[in-house]
Formats: sequence, C-alpha cells, structure tokens
Amino acid sequence: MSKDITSRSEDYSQWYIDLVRKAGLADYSAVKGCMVIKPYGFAIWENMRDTLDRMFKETGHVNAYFPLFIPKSFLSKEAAHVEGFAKECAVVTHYRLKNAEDGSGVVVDPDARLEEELIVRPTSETIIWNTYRDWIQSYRDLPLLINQWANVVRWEMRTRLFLRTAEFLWQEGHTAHATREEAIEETRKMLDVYATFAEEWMALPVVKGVKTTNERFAGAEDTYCIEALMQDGKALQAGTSHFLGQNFAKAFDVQFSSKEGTLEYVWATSWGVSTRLMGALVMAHSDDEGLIIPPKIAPHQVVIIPIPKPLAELDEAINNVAKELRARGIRVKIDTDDQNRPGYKFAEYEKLGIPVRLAVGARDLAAGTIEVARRDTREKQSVALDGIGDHVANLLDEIQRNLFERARTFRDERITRVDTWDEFVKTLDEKGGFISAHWDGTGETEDLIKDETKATIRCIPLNNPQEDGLCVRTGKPSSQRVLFARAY
RNA sequence: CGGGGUGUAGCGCAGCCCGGUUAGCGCAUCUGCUUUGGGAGCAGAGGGUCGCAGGUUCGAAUCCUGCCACCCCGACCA
Repeated sequence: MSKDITSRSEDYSQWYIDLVRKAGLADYSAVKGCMVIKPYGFAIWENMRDTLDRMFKETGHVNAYFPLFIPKSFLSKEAAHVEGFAKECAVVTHYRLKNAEDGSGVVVDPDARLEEELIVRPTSETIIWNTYRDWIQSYRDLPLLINQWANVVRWEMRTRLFLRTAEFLWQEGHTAHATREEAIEETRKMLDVYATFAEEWMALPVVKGVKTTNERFAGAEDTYCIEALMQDGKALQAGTSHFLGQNFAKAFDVQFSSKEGTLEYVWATSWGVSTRLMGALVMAHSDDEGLIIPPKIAPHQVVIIPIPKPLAELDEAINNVAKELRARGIRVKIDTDDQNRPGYKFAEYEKLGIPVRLAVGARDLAAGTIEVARRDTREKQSVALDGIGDHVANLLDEIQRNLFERARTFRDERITRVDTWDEFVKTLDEKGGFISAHWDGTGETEDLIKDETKATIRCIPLNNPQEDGLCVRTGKPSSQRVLFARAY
C-alpha cells in the first residue's frame, strides 16, 4: 500500500485527488477552480496531443489559432448556443487598472470600461464562424478542415482536477462542408479517430454513440460521443463530435456559390477532446500504489535503477541496456541518483506509473541477468541480459494489450441489461456501470430518471440493434435500448 | 445561494473548551557520519505576521465582535 495515497476502497474520490497530486500530474492553484498542470502531467498530455495532432493531419486537417476573446454579441447569434453557455462565461469588462486613491493597491479604472464586453471563449464556434464568413465564397473553398489547440474557460460552480476545471486545455476542430452528407461523414470520421486514439493509445475501451436531445451540444443537430467507464462504475464522456447542420452558417451568414451557381449555406462540424482525458487515464487504469500509464503514452516507458554498490561495471551494463532499448525507440530513464535507496525508488516509480522497471546490481551482473518488473501486474522476474531489448519491447506491447483487455473486461461486465424499474435502481446503486434499458424516447422521461436516480442517458450506441420493448420507467413503447449511467 | 466545517512552519496536525515562561509534534528541508536488492538509522540545525481587523485583559493562538479565504454536502454542470 502506498504511503501517501488513500486506497480506492476507502474513498475513491480522495484516491483520485491524491494520485493526481502525489504523482505530480497537477495541483490546485491560487485561482479557485483552476489547476496547475505539473511537468509530469504535462508530459503525458504532450504525448496525447502529439498523437492526436498527427492523426488530425493524417485525415487532412491543419492547425490555426483564433482569439481568446469573443465579442459578447457573437455569442448570442446562435440561440441554443448562448442558452447553453451563458451561465458559465467569464466576461472582460475593463482594460485598465489604476492605483487606488487610498494607496491600498490597484483598482479597476472605471474610465476604462469596454464599449462591448468580451467573453473568454468557452468554445470557439462563434468567433471561428464569424471568420469563416470571410474565408468561404465558393464551393472551391470547401471543405475547410481546421483544428485549434487552445485553452477555454467555463466557470463551473464545482470543479475537480482535470475532470472539470474553470480553465482547461483542449483541441477543437471546426470544419465547413458543401453538403450535409459530407459534414455528417466528417463528424463520424472524427469520432472514429477519437475512439481509435482512446482504445489503441490510452488502452481505454469506449462506446461510440449519439447523445439524446437533452444531452446534445448547444447549437448542434447531433452530438456523437465516446463514453468510457471508470473503476468506480461511473461513466465519463471522453470526447464529442458534433454535426452542426447549417445553424452556425445561418447565424453568421456563411454562404457559398455552388457548382450549379446557387447560393447555399455551409454545413458544419466541430469536435473536441480535452485534458479531461487525463482524468480518464488515471481513473481507468491506476491502482492503490499509484498511476498506471499505458506504454504508448508514457513519458518514460522504462526506468533503470542501479542497485548502488560502487561498481564501474554497473554503469557500463546499464548504459548498454539503455542503448539497446533506445535503439528500438523505447523511452528510457536511468535513475543514477544516489540520495535515495532502491526501495524508495521502486515505490516512487510505481507511483509514477512507469510501465517497466529494470533493476541491476552486482548479483545480476554476476549471473548475467537483470530484474524486470511490470507495473500493470507488479510481477517481477529475472531475465537474461542477452536479448533484453527484445524482451522489453515485447513486454511493453504485452502491457499495452493487457491494460486494454483488463479495462474492457471490467467495462463489459458492467453493461447490464435491465427490464424493470426495480432492477434499474438496484443495479445502479449496487453495481454501477452502464445499464442497457428501453426508453420511451422523451426528454421528460429522461429528466424524470435523472431526478430520481442521477443517472443520465450516456448515449444511444451506434449500430444499436432495433428491438421492441417497453420503457423501463414509463412502460411506454420503445424501439431500442439506450445506455444509462451515473457520470462525471 | 442554503447547510456544515476549517484557517497555527513547505505539507499534515496538536494546543483553544478552562487566557499565563521561549507556541509544540510528525513528515519534508539543511549539515555530518553510517547505510543502500521494497519507502534507512543516529546526531545536530534552520524555518512561525497562530487567516485579517478591532475589542476585553496586567497578559490573547486561546475569550468577544466584524471581515476574508478555503474545503465538504446540496443546488449548477454537452
């Protein structure tokens, strides 16, 4: 048991906070609701970001950057959009401070009031579509496939490190298309990119689906999502991809001349994932000893610890192993620090979640072996130094695979088909996870269930089998099951 | 905004009810020595506007008043 991390069974939520802080991912800041992302946490985010960025570029997108500030009037141009975000916007009203007359510091200069207030972007659809109006005149300008890496601000009343903070980092793709079909195809394509990233890099199994009207993005016609399950049985929305129809094109008057010579409104999509994925990563894989990071996104995939009896051969052996691993593209850290004892380091690197730990001492040298410990199962074994590069490379693949399989088994065991309301409530309280149940399709029933149980419809899975049934709450006819869960 | 709680060293806390030497303890930090295969031991050292302001008192971390901040629960949250 780790010395400074609360166990999951004792207090899951405290375990999460302890882990995030003690493993050096993030910390609270002087600003309420805002966090400091620390170097180790940022290194993981950089790996996620770089991978996603490459995937975006491989699917034809380019990066750009739009302003942090949005004129207040822009936000209100799309009715549903402003309705959805108005309550959590930070607003800039002045542009200057001055010395207080009583010498107590600086105060806002009342003479420096802005003509029009600026909103700190909660998302960039409005400023971007206002810009697209100037960029799009012809079908030849389409499609426009742009992504932005940025920070956004949503003034939430209650925050949690990574999962919900006032400011967070994300990417937002904003694309413009000539036809409805093409825009929908783009929406689905990016959902697939997210799902692939989640499963293959983060080892995070996800359900792809569509949101109900209640849960839809403010201003979208359809919101697609990937939903993941955390170890406490709560769901986490890991990414969304929106088909925006012509809503923003109409709000910002973005039209183009078609091949046929007619004037048409542009079709739009937007899609995003955020630093919230860091929270998903922590809660999906880690244990009471600390983080467990999938090899593909781990800042260090292997750490080598010399067991420090002063010995020149030891340095040589370690450097040779590191060289062999690095030649295979493996990210290796060598801990030559002689202040801390091996036992301390073992515990420390387990807390940091480094997938593979190698330990070498005089004993190993004599035997021509090295101690290999894998983080996911915490198993240790002695392996011949000869051929260690292949062994570790295979082990990293095996760990990546195992983490995914483990999470998928956990998730699949927690998708429960339920047909009665009693069962629904009981399953939610005792087992958690996703509940697959019939629903009459109305927002009223969805709200009712939410009020009574705090469970929401996470999504209607894609390719959902059609099946006649009765709504689990109202008994009205239903044509398919949907996934319910309590969520973050 | 409603209910509850907490502010004392970098972190975690005790002391407060019942006012009284130089405000303690653990971890961390620094120095030295011995250690090093699962979170080392000993010795020494440094570090404090006791959240802020006022009041009572010979004397306030402690009692009183006001204020501020943060945390938890709820409301809120694609």
